[in-house]
Amino acid sequence: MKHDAVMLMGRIHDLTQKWLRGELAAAGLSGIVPSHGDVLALLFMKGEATMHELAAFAHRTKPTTTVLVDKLEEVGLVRRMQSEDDARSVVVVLTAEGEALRGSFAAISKKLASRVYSPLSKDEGEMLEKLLTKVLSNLEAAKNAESAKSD
Amino acid sequence: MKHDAVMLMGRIHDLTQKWLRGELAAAGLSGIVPSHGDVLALLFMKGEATMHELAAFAHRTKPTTTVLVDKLEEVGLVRRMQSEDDARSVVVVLTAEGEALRGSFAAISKKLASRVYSPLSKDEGEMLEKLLTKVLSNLEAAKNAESAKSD
DNA sequence: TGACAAAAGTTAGATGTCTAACTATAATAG
DNA sequence: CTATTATAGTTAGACATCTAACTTTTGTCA
Repeated sequence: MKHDAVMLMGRIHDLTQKWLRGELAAAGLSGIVPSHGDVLALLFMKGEATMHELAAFAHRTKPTTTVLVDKLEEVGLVRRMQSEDDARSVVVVLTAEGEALRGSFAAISKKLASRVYSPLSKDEGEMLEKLLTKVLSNLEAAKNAESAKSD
Repeated sequence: MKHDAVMLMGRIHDLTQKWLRGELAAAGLSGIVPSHGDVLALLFMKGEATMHELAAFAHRTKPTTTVLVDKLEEVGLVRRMQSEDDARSVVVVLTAEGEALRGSFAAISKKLASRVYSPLSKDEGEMLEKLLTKVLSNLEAAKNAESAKSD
């Protein structure tokens, strides 16, 4: 056992992020980065979402999400609207241009999965997901335990 | 198969990096981040290293490595020296203060591994490393193939 | 040997992300 | 109802990282 799983995951993370940037640029979406993809992903699923929901889904902070949506709005892929229920809330929706990219994003996402899973058999792929899920759950549990301690 | 391994690795990466920052701060090393730890790790192993070697080991670019070493020098953990063999090269060495931290870094590193591996059996830990190694090798091979294509 | 390419390192500028502090609105408790 | 607290979002400032361009030294090859 080399205890190098963290390092390996870090490297894989770096390479996949870098590759994704290249794919997005190749799709004509220069200035759009993987985090923007996460924001769009939720909009493709739900149609609309508040800043709060987008931040939670993309695992980014609220200020970061503000910047992400600023950019997407600037390039015309989404639009901010006032919520009717809650005057504090902003509702983000896809524009027609944003909706038009659904297919491209699905294709890139599929290509990424195939890139990562291709050296693995079906069983190995499932095993990897299972092990990573175990590790992540444990880390999140540990984190929650520690933040609860400070009460 | 959920094809979510990339997302899982990204989350695990985020959490471990954040935890590491906390540990470093708790060890009195505020301003020192995981990348500085990578730089120091090579120095703990080799005693001295050039900027080039440090960059390669830490998987960071040369400009980033310049900044990392600037910081470590500023807080007194390393020292830059001119190489005797090559006037272009800078040799980085640990100071006594840097050397004194060897134990703390080893402890943090061990604690990290235990945190990540604790929910896994010995077999599962080995399996995880094997699968991640396979995925990483494949990604690196693909990357090399693509960059070779542009000749 | 002399010119040109490669390599080591730094500087400058851009970018993505974070924390802290702020504004505005909603919810709650006396 | 009013005062306090909580929540949604933005702004400001810091920081780690990157790419591009530059300087200096070394290697190559005609």
